[in-house]
Amino acid sequence: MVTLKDISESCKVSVATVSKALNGQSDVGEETSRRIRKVASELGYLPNASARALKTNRSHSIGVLFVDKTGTGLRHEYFSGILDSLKVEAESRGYDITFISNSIGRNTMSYAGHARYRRFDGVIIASADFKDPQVLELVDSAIPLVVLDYVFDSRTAVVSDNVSGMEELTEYIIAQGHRRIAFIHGEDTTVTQKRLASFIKTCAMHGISIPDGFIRQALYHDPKSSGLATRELLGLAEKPTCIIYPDDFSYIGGMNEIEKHGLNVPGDISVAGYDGILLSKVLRPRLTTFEQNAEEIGKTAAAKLIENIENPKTYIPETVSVKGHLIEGESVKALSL
Amino acid sequence: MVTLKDISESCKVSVATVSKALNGQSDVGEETSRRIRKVASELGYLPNASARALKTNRSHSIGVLFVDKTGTGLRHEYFSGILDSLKVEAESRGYDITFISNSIGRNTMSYAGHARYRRFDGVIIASADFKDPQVLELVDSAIPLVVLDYVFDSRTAVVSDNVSGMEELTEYIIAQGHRRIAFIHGEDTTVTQKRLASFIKTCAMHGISIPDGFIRQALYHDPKSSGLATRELLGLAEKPTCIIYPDDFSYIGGMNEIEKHGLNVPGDISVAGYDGILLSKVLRPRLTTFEQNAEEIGKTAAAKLIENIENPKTYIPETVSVKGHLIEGESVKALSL
DNA sequence: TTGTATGCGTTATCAC
DNA sequence: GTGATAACGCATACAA
Repeated sequence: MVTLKDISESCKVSVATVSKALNGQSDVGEETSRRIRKVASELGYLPNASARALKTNRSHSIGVLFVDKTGTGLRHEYFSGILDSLKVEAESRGYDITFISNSIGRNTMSYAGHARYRRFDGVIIASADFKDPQVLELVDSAIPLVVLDYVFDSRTAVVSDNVSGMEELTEYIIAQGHRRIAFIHGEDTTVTQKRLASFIKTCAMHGISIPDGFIRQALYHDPKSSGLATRELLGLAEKPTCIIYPDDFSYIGGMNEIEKHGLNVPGDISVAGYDGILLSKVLRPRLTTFEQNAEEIGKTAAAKLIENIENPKTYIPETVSVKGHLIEGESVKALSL
Repeated sequence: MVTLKDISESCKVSVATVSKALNGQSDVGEETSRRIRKVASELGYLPNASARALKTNRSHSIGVLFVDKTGTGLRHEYFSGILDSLKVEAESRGYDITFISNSIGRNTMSYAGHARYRRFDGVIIASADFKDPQVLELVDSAIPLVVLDYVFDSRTAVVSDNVSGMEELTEYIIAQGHRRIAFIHGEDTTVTQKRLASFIKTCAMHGISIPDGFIRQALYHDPKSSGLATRELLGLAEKPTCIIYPDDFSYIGGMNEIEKHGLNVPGDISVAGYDGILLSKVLRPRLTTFEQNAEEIGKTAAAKLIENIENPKTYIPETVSVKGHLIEGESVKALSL
């Protein structure tokens, strides 16, 4: 491993000069600097990140907390999409991405402990149980931090705009002439609450009141429970003309159930999803859905975090809402009124 | 940030003793050791990973190279599944996972450069272009390394057993009475070559020769191209009775095309996928497919790499083949002979 | 413009 | 059993 010392010997200058030249300091001779850089490159010099971090107290690495509540883990496209863009943005700005865990070596440590141990410059909470004391410890710590899809006081949050997203989707469905709209929602989280409230409110604005029986609970990313809810809805005396699913993937459960009833989408019943994953684009009929802008969310999160890291004094935490967009698809039928 | 020095002052012992006690060295007094550990925990001491890495030349972190050839990135369940299990296994053994990129700060550097800069103890190549000079540079470097689904000489490889996987799937289809089997394959890679050869060989063993027209090229994870190939196959004078797709997701393209022709799966035509992603389990009829054991692959890769890292002298590179299993599903019809 | 000296936090060697 | 001390590679304040 070639070090500054090797270069300094080869160039017959001091280590300090080499360090300065390589870091582009102004107070070093033009000619000297060129010579040093040339030798450094010839020798294949690479700085030692550990030494640099030790000295500067900056690791240039970002910890990502991704705890999987549902067992789906990164297999949910929304999250893998976020991770992907997070990574690209951070790397382009010179930061590496490391996962935060709660074990290091044989003994466990808290998330916050891990973050301190690795000297992460900042942390992104991509997915976690926001009631978990360990997560709260991390949020309460002094480290620069960005949270996704959840808002903590005095902390930067990047959230998918679920309120306007669901509003737009509902507006579209209503505009197609639907009045009897059922809503299957996922587990009770703040995201769910927002979507549900937005749905009901938007309906109300159009003078549509949704009967209790049209609101069903299922689980995110779980076709089975959505299938069950669909069966219940299809068994009602007064069936809905449109069903909104917790997410695109869950709709598959509904799709199967609808077929089993000998019904046809969108001829006999209309459906809509949420997320805009690849699957929704390749199904036929194409699924009407609201695409969350995972790429923008990940990118923004990284950008905000780095802004916070690099301007700790002037940075002001904020909540950034990232808008998605409606994908009309073909699964919501225009009803003649 | 509390350091060894703080503890040593508080305990009125030297830093050396503190270090030893905390690292469980034997040559330190029972009572002293207990006192030190107590104070360390009270003060919330955490070792500084950078300092430790600098001194020991071991970073306890693993670099993962994941370059996305297809644009799908981590959104492919096979890869996100591997990453997930990789992460769990590595973390449980005290190693953190960091992504390898080719930029650090403003200037770019090679993958190998990045790995050296961060002093990764080892590297896992999860997905990459194996002809890329940068990847070859990494493979040729001295760092412990494990490659997934590709074999380099003198390097550990963990591969999904595509030969026996496709064999098993084909055997099953033949056992159901099919003789006219079409095969749509993905881009030309070693994985593709193995699957294709295995398919043709297994058919031949049963005295079945596959006409050229039954072998179609499409792209992995791309329903559109598989849909096109399906259309061609359905347009043949002598249609296949079963179509094998490049992967489960691509089958969606075929599914749409089959429906468009007014055909029914598996009544009119049988189909099979490959991968065993969640989607294949929730479709109705359930997709017949071969499930790759992504979890085992990721886990094995991490385990082998760490074995290599921790026993550099005695470790012998090997190719580990991970078997998956057939999922019968309901999409291949039993033909009466 | 260049060099000297110091210290970041840790581990390891070797005295005591 | 314990404690000085050096060294890992680097950046920087300060001296020359």
